[in-house]
Amino acid sequence: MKSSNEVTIYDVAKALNLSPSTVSRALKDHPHIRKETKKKIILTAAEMGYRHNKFASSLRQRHTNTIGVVVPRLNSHFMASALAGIEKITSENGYGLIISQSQESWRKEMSCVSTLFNSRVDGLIVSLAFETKNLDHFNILFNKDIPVIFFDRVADCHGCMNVVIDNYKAGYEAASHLLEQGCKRIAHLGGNMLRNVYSERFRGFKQAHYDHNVEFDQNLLFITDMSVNAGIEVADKILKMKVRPDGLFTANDTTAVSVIVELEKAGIKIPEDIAVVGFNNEPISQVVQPNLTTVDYPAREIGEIAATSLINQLKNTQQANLSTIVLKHTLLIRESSIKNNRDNNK
Amino acid sequence: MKSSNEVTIYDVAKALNLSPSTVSRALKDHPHIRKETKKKIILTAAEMGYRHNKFASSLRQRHTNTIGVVVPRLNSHFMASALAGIEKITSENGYGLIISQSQESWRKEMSCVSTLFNSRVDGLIVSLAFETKNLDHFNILFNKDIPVIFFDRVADCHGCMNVVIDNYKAGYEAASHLLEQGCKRIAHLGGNMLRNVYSERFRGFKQAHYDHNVEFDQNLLFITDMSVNAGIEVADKILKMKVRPDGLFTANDTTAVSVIVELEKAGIKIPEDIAVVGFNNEPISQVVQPNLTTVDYPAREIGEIAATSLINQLKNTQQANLSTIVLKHTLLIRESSIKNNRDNNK
DNA sequence: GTGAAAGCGCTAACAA
DNA sequence: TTGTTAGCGCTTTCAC
Repeated sequence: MKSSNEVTIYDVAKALNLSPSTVSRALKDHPHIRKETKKKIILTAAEMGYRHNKFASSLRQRHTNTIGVVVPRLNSHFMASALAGIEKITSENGYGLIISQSQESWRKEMSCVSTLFNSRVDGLIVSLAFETKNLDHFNILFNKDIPVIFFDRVADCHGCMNVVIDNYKAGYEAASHLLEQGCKRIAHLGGNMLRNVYSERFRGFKQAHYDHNVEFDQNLLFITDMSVNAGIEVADKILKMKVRPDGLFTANDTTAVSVIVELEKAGIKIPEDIAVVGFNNEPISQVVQPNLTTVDYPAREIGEIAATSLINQLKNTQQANLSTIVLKHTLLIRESSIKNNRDNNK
Repeated sequence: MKSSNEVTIYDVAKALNLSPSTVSRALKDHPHIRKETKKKIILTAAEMGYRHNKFASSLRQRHTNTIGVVVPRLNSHFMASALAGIEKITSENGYGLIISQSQESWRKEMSCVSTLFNSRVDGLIVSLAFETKNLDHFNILFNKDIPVIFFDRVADCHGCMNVVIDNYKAGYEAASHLLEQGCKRIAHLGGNMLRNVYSERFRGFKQAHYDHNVEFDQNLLFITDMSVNAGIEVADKILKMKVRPDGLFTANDTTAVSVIVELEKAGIKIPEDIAVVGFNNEPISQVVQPNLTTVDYPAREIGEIAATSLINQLKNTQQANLSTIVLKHTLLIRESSIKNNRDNNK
């Protein structure tokens, strides 16, 4: 068993005294081939150790059966689940996947997109980096009618589809919940407001204040990179305030947890002193003490729907006319935000 | 700006009144091309919007400049970092990356490997799934001399390289630390002993007992799938024991944290009642109360080294003769394992 | 230093 | 239902 000499359809054809085209057709289940012939071909191809050559095929067909994915990072539970969803659907439909990370950087995102473009992906599934200010780097794809689907961190763009949750509503619910717990000064820890997920959550947050007749103090707005460090810094700022907030809504769990840990170190009681709500329902939200109230949403399903939509667009040459799909979320109320539970502490 | 008609080297050649071969050579920096010609070619190629066609090139050259990666999951901090390391090196060297997840399943791992094989990857970087019992599914690669590098979860195999830490020593140190804290009955929560990482850690663990003249009670050995649920189940078992352990070594942080949370719910004090050591230094280890003693190791570097070695093997046709690279680890001692700190609680 | 030409393996008109 | 044929775009001998 040594290297190099690959078996081609020509070899199979010769062995069976057929033409290469017949073999090709049989191998891809073309209708106009007699059943027996097909069976025979498939069998001997396998026996001879034939393997399909994607390059020849892609070169000829001018498409690659490969889908590109660009995400900010893949080390969150949310991303891992979404990716699992994408992977499931694409592999079921015979597509390969190339995954790349923008590391939250605009520059890196550009380079990912261009690499994937050069890899001739048939379509792209994207969740935008923190920093990304415009969609110009996707023009190379748009110009060639290569479909792009955004999920979670999306952007308006002519004719490409978005898969999201209702971040406005989620933000509204989170803030309302805190307000209903009696909070009067709720801090908001959000990310770059360029990103829909952060701006929408904040918009909902403010609307809830308005509807509850509570004024939002702009000094309680913290815009950060949503890292663990950012959480620590914000906690320190809060500690230094003369009048501290009595509530905090943080647009992701990781940062929320980081704030909580830091505040607790300084002797602040959660939720008594400050009630906290996070976002994403990361596993860590159930480890931190007290357990974190958070917004749960179907990551895996988001991935599946994004992938399904892309594949539909790829198959039906006509553009799918859907522009946005919105999935459901749930506010999971846990200990970190319940103000009036002085006694039922397990 | 519309679809389809791609610019080829023929177009560039025609525009410049040169031959395609010259263009091809110029574009890949072939030495025997005059500097000016080269410059001119590169310039107009860019102007005309030429992009290299990987398929034609791969078809012709019989290699793809693509490296495949198979990992159990990518939702751990460790994996994300390792992958980041791999990505850095491969992209610096002009290789593309195809990442796939075995989801800890042997069957899925086989299918990943075969898919990557069919994608004609030039080499493979692998961390084995939990379940994998043998390496037969890699034979298709071995037979064609396609290099395979294993990292973290590795296996003996003729001529393929491993990048690991000294799990035996780490297990030894973890157990020694617990024993030196005065633990006499230390439970071991490990994974499938087929995997080096678990068997070696356990071997070190036992040896430490031996060297400290403490007998290890086999009833305190828990072999699980290292999931969050497994942690909960083990905690429940521990709670039901007549004589409980006074120490616990868990071969990863996620499971360790899950055990701790569950034990604490039942009123067990960590570390006073049971001192705990985890493994991996996941971020969660610094969130759980008390902070988790754990083993840290250079995930990113492991990835970088694995990638570098693979690329070296790819470049030098002669086999690199290294067979195993061992990186350093550190036992990070935190509160969860310190028995005698009744007072210095932060 | 540059060009001509063959062919990598596959697919899809078109023909039979 | 099957075969013939002409490329897909690139690289690479071999010539010049």
